[in-house]
Amino acid sequence: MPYYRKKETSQIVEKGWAEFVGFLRQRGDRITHSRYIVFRRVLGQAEHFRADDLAARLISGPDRVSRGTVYRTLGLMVEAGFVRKVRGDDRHSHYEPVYGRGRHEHMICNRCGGIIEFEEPKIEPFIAEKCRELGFSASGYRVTVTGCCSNCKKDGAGLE
Amino acid sequence: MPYYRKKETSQIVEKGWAEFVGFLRQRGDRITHSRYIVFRRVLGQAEHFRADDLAARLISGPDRVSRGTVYRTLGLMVEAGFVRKVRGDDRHSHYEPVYGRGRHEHMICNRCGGIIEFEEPKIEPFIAEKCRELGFSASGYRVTVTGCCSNCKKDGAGLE
DNA sequence: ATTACTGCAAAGCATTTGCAAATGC
DNA sequence: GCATTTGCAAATGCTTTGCAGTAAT
Repeated sequence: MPYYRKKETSQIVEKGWAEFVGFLRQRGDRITHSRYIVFRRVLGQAEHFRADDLAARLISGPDRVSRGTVYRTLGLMVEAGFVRKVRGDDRHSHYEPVYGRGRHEHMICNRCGGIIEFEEPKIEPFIAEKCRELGFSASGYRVTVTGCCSNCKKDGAGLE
Repeated sequence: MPYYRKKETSQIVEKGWAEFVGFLRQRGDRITHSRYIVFRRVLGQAEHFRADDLAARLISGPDRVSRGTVYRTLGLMVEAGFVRKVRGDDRHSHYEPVYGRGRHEHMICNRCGGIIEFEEPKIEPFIAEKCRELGFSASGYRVTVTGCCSNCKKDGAGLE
């Protein structure tokens, strides 16, 4: 990854961290080194990640953070709106950073497990309208398409 | 529930069962009493249910089926397209019957946990188009809106 | 000084699995 | 009869939790 790219990412992370600090202060929670480590690492994720993977990596990193703390911090970050849970179809918790990233939806390949992101802004108005109609205050929404990606269609034979 | 209603439901279940039998035969799998019990019970569910709840109920029913079998049969039913997994945000598996029911989406209230179903057929074409564009063969899709339902807005004070 | 947080390791718990007995074909 | 299923119970493995020590305020 070119240096300038890294710099950009890093700036976003710092900005986010400042907001997270605000969130924690407001709740009377403490600003700790461990939380900083987890926060950086999470926002640095380019894509979806598994909580247990993240924990495993952080446990053996130079700035080690324990499993429990990783999970606890992840919970805080969800509450603060920096990440969201995604696709709980299997036994693991999946998350993805949402801070500083555009809205997008997901296609999940049942064959290879890959996740493709796509944008479809035209959907949003329909959802907003339905919410109005039903008196529902939406905090967010998620569109997930399941099936088989183009790569897997190439090699594998069967359907689905 | 009035009798005629029950009769209708029951007819749908029987029709579905006939299809499921076809599905199993085709795979060389067997038609068993346990599978019938689980199948009936699942299609009879009016709404979403938790796999572990269902298992617990079936274990202590008059036609008892073991936990393992419930999970295994549920898996078959997903493969056959009679049910789908829904909202895996917590630690439990949630399912809902889809056979004989119209396509619909979900709103999930973060306050009371309630699930509201709604229909929005206008979304489908956009998804189909995206799939074409990306060479993705969709087997299905899911739209989930999260937030706070009108009921909860009434009593509770806070946001979200 | 207080009080919250962390690391650790043990506990939880829904789901999966191995195996002997039962059952469908 | 033979192969698949079932029930059982134990194993799995991600996540949560209790506790004593540590760090933030």
